[in-house]
Amino acid sequence: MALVHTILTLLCDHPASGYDISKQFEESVACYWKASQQQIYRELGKMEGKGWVAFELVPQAGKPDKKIYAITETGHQELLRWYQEPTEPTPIREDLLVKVLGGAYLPNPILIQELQRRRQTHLEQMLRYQEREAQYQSNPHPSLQDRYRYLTLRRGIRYEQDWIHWCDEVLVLLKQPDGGVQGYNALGG
Amino acid sequence: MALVHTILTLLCDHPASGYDISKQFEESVACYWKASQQQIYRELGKMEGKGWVAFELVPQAGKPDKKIYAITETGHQELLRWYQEPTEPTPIREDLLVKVLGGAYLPNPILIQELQRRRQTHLEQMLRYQEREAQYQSNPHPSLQDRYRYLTLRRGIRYEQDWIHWCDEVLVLLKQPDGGVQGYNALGG
DNA sequence: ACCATATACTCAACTTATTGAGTATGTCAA
DNA sequence: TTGACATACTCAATAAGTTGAGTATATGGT
Repeated sequence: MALVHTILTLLCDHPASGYDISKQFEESVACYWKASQQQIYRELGKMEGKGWVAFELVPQAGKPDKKIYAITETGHQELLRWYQEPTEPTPIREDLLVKVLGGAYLPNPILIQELQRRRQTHLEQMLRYQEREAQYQSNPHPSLQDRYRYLTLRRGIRYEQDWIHWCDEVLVLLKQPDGGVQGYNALGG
Repeated sequence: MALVHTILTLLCDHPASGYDISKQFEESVACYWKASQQQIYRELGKMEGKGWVAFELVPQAGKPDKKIYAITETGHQELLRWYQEPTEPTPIREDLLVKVLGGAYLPNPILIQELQRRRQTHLEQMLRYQEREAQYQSNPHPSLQDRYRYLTLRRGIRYEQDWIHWCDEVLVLLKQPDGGVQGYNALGG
């Protein structure tokens, strides 16, 4: 499971609390790894048990104590081991495609609406990513870490663009009265 | 969870055994929904409990009896209900991107090798999909179901192409001695 | 004063997915 | 004849992910 290894990779850059890591997931990792705060806290606990990370308690005024985690030597070893393992593509599970598969059994306007909504979602996500891209490109001397992070951002941008293009392709066919894909037969009424 | 609804959608076309459904997943659904045989059997059991499918036992010589499942009226209702629910994009979890993120901490040749391997994997998958595309296009009168299935295939083809393009983009940068992304510092040795 | 949002972490129940074994047999090729 | 692969299904353990609540306080806006 790569969640552990994603966390370890982030900790290579600098020590961080579970909360910090969760923030990093939201703002830059989300385009290729999604994890909830709960998951991150749970994994950090397990990783600490294995000696891959160690934490320092930082007392805070008013708030619960911070646990600042750092990667250990054992953690580095585990990470390097994992980096050298071959990686397989992640199996995909995409609800929208199931709806397209069932296109013959659902009202056409609903499918079109769904595709338009999705196109919009991906467009917005792409614009957010492109802002980050512009930010990166405005920095004349990005760090090595930033340069690699940028490559993952490129993946995110392409992914969103690709969805938009596919949605457009399908919408053209669905809206075509002839020759395209038509013929919804209402089920059970 | 869309596994149930994917199975229901497949059963709309014609009744099938768990084994048949599993085959269909492998040969045409895999590009957007991956499920193991065990999962399919388990879900069919639960779906039967809810009255969404019903099976007929077909005795076989030598082999275990086949359970031929068909979608029920209740199943159709459930499917239509689900079709009308809005769909959110699936969160992505992609190991390879985690490795790219950690590019500064892993030996460059390993990362390059992984990317080349992945490019190859996606190329092969794309070629398989394109065969199916050619097959579809050679049929002058595809069924409505086939036409929708083709739209999902288009998603698969685009997805693979997009991966190939990204791999190429990244490989160019990684192989560039200057100006690109270099500078692996060996960890712990 | 009140509400939303942010910080920072914990616990528990639940669903979903993975892995591996087990039961039984038929076909095809080396 | 041995082994690989296909048919056809079941059971069980574990891993991973989701959902929701709970503890505590600070800040900023209406």
